[in-house]
Amino acid sequence: MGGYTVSEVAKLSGVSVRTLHHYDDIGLLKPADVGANGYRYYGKDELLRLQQILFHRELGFPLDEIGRVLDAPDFDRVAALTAHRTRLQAQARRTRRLVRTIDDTLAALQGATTMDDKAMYRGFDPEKQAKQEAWLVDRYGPEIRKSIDAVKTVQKDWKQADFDAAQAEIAGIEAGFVCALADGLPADSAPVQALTGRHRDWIANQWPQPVTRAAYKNLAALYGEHPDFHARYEAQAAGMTEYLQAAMLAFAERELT
Amino acid sequence: MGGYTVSEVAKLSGVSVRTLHHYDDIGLLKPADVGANGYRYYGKDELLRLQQILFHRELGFPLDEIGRVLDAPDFDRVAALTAHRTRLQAQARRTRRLVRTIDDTLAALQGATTMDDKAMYRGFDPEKQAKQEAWLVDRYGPEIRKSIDAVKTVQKDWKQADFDAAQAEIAGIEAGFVCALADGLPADSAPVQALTGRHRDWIANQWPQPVTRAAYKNLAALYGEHPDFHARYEAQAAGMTEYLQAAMLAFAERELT
DNA sequence: GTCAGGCCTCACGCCGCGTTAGGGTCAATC
DNA sequence: GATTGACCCTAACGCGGCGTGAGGCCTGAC
Repeated sequence: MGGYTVSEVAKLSGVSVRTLHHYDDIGLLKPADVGANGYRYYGKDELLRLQQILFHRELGFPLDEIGRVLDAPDFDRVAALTAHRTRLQAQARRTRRLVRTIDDTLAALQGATTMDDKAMYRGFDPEKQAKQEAWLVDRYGPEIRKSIDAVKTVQKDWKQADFDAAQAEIAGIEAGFVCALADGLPADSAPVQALTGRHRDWIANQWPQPVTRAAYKNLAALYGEHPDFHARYEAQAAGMTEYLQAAMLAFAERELT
Repeated sequence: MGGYTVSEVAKLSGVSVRTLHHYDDIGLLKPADVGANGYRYYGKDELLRLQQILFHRELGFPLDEIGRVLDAPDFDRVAALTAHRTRLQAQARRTRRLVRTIDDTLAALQGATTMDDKAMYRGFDPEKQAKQEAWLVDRYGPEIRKSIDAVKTVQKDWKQADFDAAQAEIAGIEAGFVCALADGLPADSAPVQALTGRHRDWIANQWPQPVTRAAYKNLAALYGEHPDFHARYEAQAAGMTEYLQAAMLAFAERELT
């Protein structure tokens, strides 16, 4: 009863023979059978397990954690994935910061501009911002302060380049909603929900805390209640606020937890 | 003439004493002075150099490269930073893809959809794909085969989640172009160029090779010449192909090298 | 003189394998 | 049955960037 040899598995899966040896050594993937000559033979089950391993490895899990995750029930798997998602996002934010820093360094090296602190808040009139903050505290109570402070810290870290990129991104997303609204697409239709997914991602990138279902729904409510947000969306298209809210609520129900 | 001791430098800079030892060992940061007792003493110059080292380390440069960069003239430094920026951006793209994959996996785990091998190629009718491939080889010569094979390998690696996410992403981007075209925005205007940037990123995610200016321009040409692409874009809006091409060409000239 | 708290130099350990080095096994061909 | 060449094995070092000891010298305060 043959089974696959190391090099066959290697070819099928794309990993090296050495990697298979290694996984055997550390007990992550044992062959189904070992011949009297010491040859390793793998079966279908092992191929499936290897697929799982590679998937998690792709996601950046350390090998020992992969072992634990694969040998644990589904429940733990969800938790592990969620935790890992958080790590990845933190890393993504960090990477963006680094790119920005490089841009600034390059600018400075090339003798161009010294940074202009005021321009950094371009698009956010400071007076308005203060008012908005007061309004939020008034509306949601003092515990929202933490979040606001967190956002401010994040914003201080920001440099122009990032700011521009984020602005462009959200502008594109909002343009998509305007277009969808004009085309009469229902807010819970697939394309609009895909767009809403991008919106959620954008929010997740700005916001230092996980975007839960409740948080996203709250945000939708905020868009309707806060005059500045409302004005912003209505300026883009009549009924835009309501449309966006509907899309967000549908998305929250279907995709978030 | 005192100078700072290891622990003083450590406290000032935030690195460990061991790290200073290490940097001394590998010749990255030598003390200004070594006492008869073997004690290391650092001066202001060394503190400045350490700052530079830490800056580059933050950016993810390997230590040996940092050494070379610091001992090089400014223009080399610019080159190194630029190259590193590209690396970081690639990493950021990868991380984003991973986060999306996790999201989709979580959705699947929570009982929604089982992934369906056949559906994986949804949107790419296999017969059409074969035809398209033949056409490409005919048009660009056999050396394009490598790229096609690379893409196929990548596609085989793909899971459903990835595929869906990418489809949603490109659909959103194309919708943006349709909308911009309808609004009469010039193809080289800022918002359209930002959208084009997203398009380039999407291409970069699909394509296993770097998206150079020449490659992107070729792709623009391809969109016009290949009947399937042409049909695809014209189906979304009249004049869409030409519009997209104009945006891509402008982007290539301004942003790519 | 003695104690605490610097400082020093080895040197192993971590992670995920790549990469020799040195040697057995299998199938086909001479 | 002997050779060949493709495949298999184990064992062990190497990388990068230090953390974390172990074991011992220096210095200043009591």
